[in-house]
Amino acid sequence: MNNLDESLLTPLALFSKLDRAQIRTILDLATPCRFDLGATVFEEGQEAEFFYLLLDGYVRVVRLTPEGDQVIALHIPSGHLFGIAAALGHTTYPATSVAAAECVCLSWPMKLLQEFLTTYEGLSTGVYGAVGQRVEDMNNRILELATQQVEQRVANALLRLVQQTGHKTDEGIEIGFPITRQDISEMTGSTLHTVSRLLSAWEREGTIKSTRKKIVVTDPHKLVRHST
Amino acid sequence: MNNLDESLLTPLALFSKLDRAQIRTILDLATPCRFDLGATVFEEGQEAEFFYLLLDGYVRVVRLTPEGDQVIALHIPSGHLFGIAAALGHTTYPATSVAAAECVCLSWPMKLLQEFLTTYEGLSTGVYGAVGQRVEDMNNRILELATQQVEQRVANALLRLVQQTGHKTDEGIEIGFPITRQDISEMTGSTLHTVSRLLSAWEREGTIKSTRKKIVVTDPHKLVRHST
DNA sequence: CCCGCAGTTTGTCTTGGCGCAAAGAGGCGT
DNA sequence: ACGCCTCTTTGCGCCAAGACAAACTGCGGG
Repeated sequence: MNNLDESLLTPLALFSKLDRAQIRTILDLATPCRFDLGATVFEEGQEAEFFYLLLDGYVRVVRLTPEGDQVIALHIPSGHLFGIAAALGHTTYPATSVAAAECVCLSWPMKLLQEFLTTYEGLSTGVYGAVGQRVEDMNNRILELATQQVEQRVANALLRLVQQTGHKTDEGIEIGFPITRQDISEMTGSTLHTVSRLLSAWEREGTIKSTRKKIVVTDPHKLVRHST
Repeated sequence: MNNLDESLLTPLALFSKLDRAQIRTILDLATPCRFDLGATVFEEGQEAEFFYLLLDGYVRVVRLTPEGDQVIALHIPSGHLFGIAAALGHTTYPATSVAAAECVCLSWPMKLLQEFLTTYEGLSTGVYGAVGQRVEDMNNRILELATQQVEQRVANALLRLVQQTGHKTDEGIEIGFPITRQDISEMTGSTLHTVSRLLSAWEREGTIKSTRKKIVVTDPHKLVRHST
């Protein structure tokens, strides 16, 4: 038993169908951990020993091509599980996870995942629902990459980031973690040069404001127009 | 009870962990159905009433952009389930399914899927394993679209088709169902013109042979070279 | 048998966006 | 305060591949 508070987990949609005792049991088996910005949580190909619940921060899931190009597969917002590929029959991690901000997580040994899923009916629907959500995201991503131009893809990426992680400031909505042009290019299958040009143009027309590693969307509506 | 033979299902990897009685039970609840080439099995957005097991033929899963561009998300080879998105929390089909060849299927009402998954432990690992496989495929697809050139993507698509559906002929390995340049362009995020040019070039150099709607890969090794 | 259509091929023109290069510019450590 | 390092901006040339156009060709149907 550890001294974690149930109030950490209770508000999460994932656990909404479980009662206090069940949450307590799951929580007691968890080990908390922290990751600094840029730290690697696990790497593609490693034996999948643990799965994680992100309590605070943002995690980036990336893949590398044999040629060394990096592609950002998705961003995990807080409150979500990651590293759960074992639930889909993998024994090794299929991608690398990097902390995109200071992160606080809980982790469990992977073999408990199978156990939790069969024991707690309500948890399994939540987990597989989350998987379904990510499958749909990936599907949309494929659609975008296959049919849209770079400008539209970048606009869409920003809108998605703003929606998932944005918080209001007096200037507009700011993306919740430090992000570079390079990062955005890796999310959209482009280059940092092209992304920089686009952001500059959008800044000139008053759609966004940006400093290094920080982007504030001042006029989401204009951005939407660039995305279609 | 219907007059289907257990030998239909027994050899499938999906059912390898089930005993004869279990297979019999599942089979008795199935209704068989056929689809002609080009027929739509279900459409994106429809209420997901049934899920399917493809016994023979090939099914193509496609998505449409708001602008009307079509993208082929994946091909289902025989022996695999499709239309199972409800297992991932969806109540409507997230994509459209079209018969890419003459197809023979079994179908079950969707609510039985939940039941099967909880009742037959062995089935659920198989089903979720298949989902995991498709997630990985999609991930690789994203990687390709984001980093590779059209030539490499087309070569990869052909290699995948050959591997999944190919059968030997005296000239080489033939793709198992009729496929057009347009189809290939929709699989790779390109245009039929560019695909046509590539295939012509490859035919000239002796890598493939093709007639309308038919492609035979005579030299897979050369194709591999184009894919990297 | 011939017509018509769906699918394919090829040519030419245009352009989005990548590669390369080099010069700013903000933040951080000492 | 200084310099370094990382991130960003911008210019220029070029090429892959899309857009447009037009001709060609099997195949199926009447």
